[in-house]
Amino acid sequence: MKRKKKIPRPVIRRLPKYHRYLKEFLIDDVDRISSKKLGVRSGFTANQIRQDLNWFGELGQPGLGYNVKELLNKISRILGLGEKYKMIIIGAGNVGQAIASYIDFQVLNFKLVGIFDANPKIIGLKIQDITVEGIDQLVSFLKVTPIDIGIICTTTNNAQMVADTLVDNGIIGIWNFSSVDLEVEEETVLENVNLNQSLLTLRCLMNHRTYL
Amino acid sequence: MKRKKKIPRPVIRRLPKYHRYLKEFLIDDVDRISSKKLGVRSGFTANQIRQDLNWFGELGQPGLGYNVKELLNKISRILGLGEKYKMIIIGAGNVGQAIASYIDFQVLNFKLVGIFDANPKIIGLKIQDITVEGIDQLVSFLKVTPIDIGIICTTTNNAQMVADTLVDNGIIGIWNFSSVDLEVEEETVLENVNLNQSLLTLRCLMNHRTYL
DNA sequence: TAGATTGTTAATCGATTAACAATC
DNA sequence: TAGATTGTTAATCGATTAACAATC
Repeated sequence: MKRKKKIPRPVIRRLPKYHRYLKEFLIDDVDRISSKKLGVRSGFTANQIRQDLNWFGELGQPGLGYNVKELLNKISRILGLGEKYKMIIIGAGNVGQAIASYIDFQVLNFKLVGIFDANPKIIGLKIQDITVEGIDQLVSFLKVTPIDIGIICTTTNNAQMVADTLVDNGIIGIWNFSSVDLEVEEETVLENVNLNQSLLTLRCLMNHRTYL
Repeated sequence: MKRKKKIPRPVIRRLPKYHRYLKEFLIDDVDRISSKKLGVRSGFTANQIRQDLNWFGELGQPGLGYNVKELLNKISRILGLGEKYKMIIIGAGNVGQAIASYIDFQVLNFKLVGIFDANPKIIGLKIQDITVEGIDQLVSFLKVTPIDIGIICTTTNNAQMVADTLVDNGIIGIWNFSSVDLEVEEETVLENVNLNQSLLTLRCLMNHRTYL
């Protein structure tokens, strides 16, 4: 078991996929799986899968492969699927509402416990059984209710301010849908979903398709 | 001017940010900018910026830096901002509707020209001045109207089928919001936005925060 | 001219791929 | 035992960072 260095982000990003495909094998009543077979299913190479899994210990048996159930459990634990994570959404515009409705919070063991917005027209609306509260209620809410993840769906202008408020009030995970490069302290975990950037990247790749 | 190798994706992904910050400098009436100053603003290193820009030719002048206007124009051209890209959305559920409402198509020179869904309850709805059509109209629509980008917001089950239809009918860019790893031919440009994976990555990073 | 800053080559870092002894 | 497959070390590949001669 090595833990000298940080686990690389690319490894972390592949874990959800391993999880998904292992679940499929489990449903198909497969007991043991080789890195090779998991590779065929998931599109990664056997080498890479073994290399990735070794970050988390010796999970397989030479000659036999991996026990599907055990490996799935292990990865679930690494992903933290056992613990319920509490979230709030800040900004209940199109994106905020879509996130609220889209994510299958139950299945992934998340719980959405609050939605906040500055727009008086939106405050009071009910989204997924949750009443949208005014942004001015945010701090007092956080003082009472410990929250794990803040989902920032505000306008560009307000994103950094909201992020600061969240961090100051004990939130350690931020899922950022605004187009701003948020500045947060080292301790905070930040995951960005930048739709504008993604769309422009697609466009650029298309534009250069011929010689790229 | 070198063009031996493909331009790396990481470079492409940084271009929208350069574009954004250059626009800021232009608004502030800055004429010339050094890679150093752009670095301070954008959070990249001066070295990286120069390295990136050199993929597209010699754009600056030693000793003087880059002309803001010229560089902005060049990057706009690289991103393909001059051409109008036509898009359709397939799947008008929460995500599809959010995308339709969220993206500032006008500013980015995109045009949303069609929305398709299989659900009879949604067909006929008006979103952003566009009437949602039945998915069965998709092929005949594509035969008449050339489309650049297809935005897949369907359920997991239908995503691959839709992708095939799009590619078969001449679409070269796919913006995929489904959680499926789509298989498309080499020629097609695919950009994935996998919200489930992003959320699980965030969770995993939080879970491992202490020793990660 | 002296200082600033580029374009580009070289060095470093990190991630992926290949290879193989150890093990079932 | 022979074949399969792991864990892990070594080799390769690619991207970032550093360095510097050339240029304004």
